[in-house]
Amino acid sequence: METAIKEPFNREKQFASKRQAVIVAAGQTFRRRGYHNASMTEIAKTLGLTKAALYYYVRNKEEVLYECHLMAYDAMDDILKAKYEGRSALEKLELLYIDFVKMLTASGVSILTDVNSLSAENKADVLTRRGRIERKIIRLVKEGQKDGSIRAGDAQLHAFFFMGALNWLNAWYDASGRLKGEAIANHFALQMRAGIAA
Amino acid sequence: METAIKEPFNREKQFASKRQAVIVAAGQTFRRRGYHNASMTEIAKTLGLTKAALYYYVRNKEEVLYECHLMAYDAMDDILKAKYEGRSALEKLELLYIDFVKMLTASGVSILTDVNSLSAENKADVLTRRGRIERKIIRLVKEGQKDGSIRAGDAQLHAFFFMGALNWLNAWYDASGRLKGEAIANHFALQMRAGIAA
DNA sequence: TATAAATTTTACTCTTGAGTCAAATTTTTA
DNA sequence: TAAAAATTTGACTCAAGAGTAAAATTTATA
Repeated sequence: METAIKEPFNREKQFASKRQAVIVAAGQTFRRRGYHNASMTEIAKTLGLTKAALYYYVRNKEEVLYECHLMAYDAMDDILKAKYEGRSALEKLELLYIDFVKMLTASGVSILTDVNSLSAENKADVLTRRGRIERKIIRLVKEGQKDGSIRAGDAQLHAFFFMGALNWLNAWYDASGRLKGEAIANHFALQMRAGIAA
Repeated sequence: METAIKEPFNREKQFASKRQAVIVAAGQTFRRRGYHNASMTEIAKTLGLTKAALYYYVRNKEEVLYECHLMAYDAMDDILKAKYEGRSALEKLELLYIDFVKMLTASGVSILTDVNSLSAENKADVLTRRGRIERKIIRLVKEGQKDGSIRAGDAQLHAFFFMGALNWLNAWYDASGRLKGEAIANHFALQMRAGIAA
């Protein structure tokens, strides 16, 4: 016999995790087919549900898109929290970049680019989040130009160049394809680094 | 008095150029707002026309998207025609890359990523075109690995990395912004080159 | 097991925007 | 200038898909 460790069946937790499942499933469908080509009915089916059931968890489709964006930025913020003390800015960037690629290839999270399908408020919010992340990275590039690890040049362009590779990754990466996340991460980090190293 | 050089008012030419104007205007709107967020009415207005008039020039909205894709690939094919004889593959790539960036920033042409809104046939066609271009670039990378100008590593990843920057460019580039096409082209080419140079 | 709350479904409504058509207008040519 | 052809428009139709409401079903708890 086993002592059944009865979890106290937390309603809110249950609800939150199912809601999260909806967001994740939707995000993957959005990535594969695009926001407007993916119908709520289609997303519901991937979860073995009916469209109406989805609306028990989310207010509307746009809210789902918004949450998908937030999820990606949360994940990136999380990675950006790492300190990597005592390393050059270039090394920091490389380590962060590896984590970014791994995150994008391993988790179901993806950077969606469709920001225009959001309501004005949510769009502004998402762009603020994105801007904050970009600025953090640009700051790191500038830091590297000061500590001598990164070559001179417009820091924004330095950053936008290698951030492009990350965004594009979402478009072509296929978990069942020849190229695996780990390999991509290492390759990309090397190429990113070589592109801006002093 | 002037001898009026009467052009023979070529009907087909007139029609073709107006049709082209529709495609270009649509392409810019698609880029700014996304295919599904841009209505035919909106596109018509940017041309000082009515939606119905657009349908005198194009069969349907999807056809317009298709033509936008083709326009971008035609422009890229055109650039890829350059021979640059006697140079290393790395140098060739750099020159091509500069032309790509210039083309994307100077002309109204942009690489659209929404391939899922195309009909099955047109999507297949567009993906074939894209694949052909990608293969050409990957071949050039491999050539560079043979001639010693490009460092070893998965050629596809080498290419996808810097092609990502190009695609992302479409999302953030703003002709009225701080960064100008020429400067971006030179910067990006340098960063691309440094990323893969032997 | 009975009851109540939570979850899911069926069967709608409603809006938006693509696409059409016949009539009006403009342009070209005879 | 008049007739013919090309172009544009106003006023529609129609389909797709988002979103809803009330009923049905499932799950948890007393």
